[in-house]
Amino acid sequence: MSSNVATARLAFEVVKTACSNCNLRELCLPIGLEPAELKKLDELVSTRRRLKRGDHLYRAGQGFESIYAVRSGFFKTDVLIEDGRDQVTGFQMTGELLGLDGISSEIHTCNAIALEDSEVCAIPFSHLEGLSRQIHTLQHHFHKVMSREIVRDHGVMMLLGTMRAEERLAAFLLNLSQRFKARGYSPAEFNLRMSRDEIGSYLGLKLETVSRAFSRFQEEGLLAVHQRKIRILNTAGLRKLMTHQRS
Amino acid sequence: MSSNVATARLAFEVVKTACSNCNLRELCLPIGLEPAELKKLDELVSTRRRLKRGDHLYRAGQGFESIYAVRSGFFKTDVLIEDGRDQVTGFQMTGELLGLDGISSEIHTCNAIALEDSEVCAIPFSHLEGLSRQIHTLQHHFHKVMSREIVRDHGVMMLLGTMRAEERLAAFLLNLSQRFKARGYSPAEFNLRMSRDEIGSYLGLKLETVSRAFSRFQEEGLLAVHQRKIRILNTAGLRKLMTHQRS
DNA sequence: TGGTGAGGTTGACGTGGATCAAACGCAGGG
DNA sequence: CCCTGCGTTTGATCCACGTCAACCTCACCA
Repeated sequence: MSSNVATARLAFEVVKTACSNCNLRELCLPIGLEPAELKKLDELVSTRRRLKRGDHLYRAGQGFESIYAVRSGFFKTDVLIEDGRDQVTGFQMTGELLGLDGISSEIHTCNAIALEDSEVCAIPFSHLEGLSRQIHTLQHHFHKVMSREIVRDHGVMMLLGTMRAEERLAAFLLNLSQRFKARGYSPAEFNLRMSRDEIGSYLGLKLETVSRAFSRFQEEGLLAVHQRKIRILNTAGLRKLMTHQRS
Repeated sequence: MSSNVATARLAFEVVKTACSNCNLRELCLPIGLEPAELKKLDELVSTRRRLKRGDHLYRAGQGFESIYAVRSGFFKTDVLIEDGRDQVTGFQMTGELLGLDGISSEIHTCNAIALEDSEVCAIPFSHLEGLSRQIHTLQHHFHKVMSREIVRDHGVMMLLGTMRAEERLAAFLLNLSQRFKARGYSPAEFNLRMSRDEIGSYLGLKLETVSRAFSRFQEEGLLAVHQRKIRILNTAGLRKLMTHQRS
């Protein structure tokens, strides 16, 4: 395994970067910072790494040093337990942070894998803590980001605990749609970066069930599906389906 | 609803408190602080509130101001969505923090309810941020606590996404056992503070399924169950059952 | 002491999604 | 151009858990 890690390291291309001229600064960590503060953040985010599709950004068990902001591309995180079971715990896109799980024990507890060629900014965590002791806004924003992750996880728990298959998939698609929209992409038409199996793992379903749900949505005119290309034809219908109570 | 909130407020008994002589200081926020720092924390944790069984500590939708440390007692948190579905997202015991979900939007996103008569310390969040800009150790520890919550949620997602009923219950009981142990109580014998229904909600199961699993564990000699009184007879057996892979 | 009601147990039955299996479609390589 | 293989679709069958319903237990109270 350690040799794999080494290989992954070599695949990284280290690039000097700066938050102050990054077009993600309204989406990412620097939200709401003053120009002078932004300048300080530039020193913090010292390296950028390129990853190819399939590369690990980090692995469970590896020591934790930095959190990462997705600059471009698409990631998944997954956990696996000794008996062979695994679960995708999230998908991360542009401007979202990776690695927050590692803070608690100084060791990453999940794997982060690029689902397409991607770039991330590495943010050494001790530096981030130092800087957020100086910049109140940054501190507060970082706390909000961590809290939002907790709220998101509660949403997933709700989905896994109470929703049926089609409701889960509808919720998943609407969430993706909204996140693409927030990034200036079409909320109605997008390419899935992940396989049916990965969607299933995230939603607590088998890939066949995911596939059947897609087919059903298409039959009902809610979606147009061509492989991983998705077009949402009836957002309201999806939303209604998602919140349709059973009993 | 707002009148309910008012009622809940009135039910609180405000008590002057201090971290520096609290016997939970090794379990709670003050871990690892120097005496001088602890003194500062005392000013922060200004009020203690008593709640009776069934009282809400806060409700979803209420404005967020403070996080809370459980000083004694037992809580559950749950989220509910418009269509009537709800899910218990966690159970909190002595020394654990409540309210972290509220940071992201300044509004609580779940309900926190006392499952037995309890006491909490209220920690005004803006003060906590201020103090953690001064006390590095506190800052870091708080970050770890938030991160640990994220890791815990990932564990629950794993449980909900990949485990079957008996595996879930085994995992739940072992987790409780370990937390009681960490607090100096017997890891083998304890009283459940929550109903079968609440356990089911947390584990994504119906109460009948929970009840059947308890009966089965008892038949197999893993547990002795008398209502909410649990005695674990075979920890290894439970652990094996939990990690028993299926296919 | 017996009545009442909430929480828990147990049984019979139904069903949503898992499992198993076959076939399809597209991309990459010789 | 066809071969190969992976990801996906679709169908048939199975089973774990949900649902519905009866009954049991204990705490509480008149």
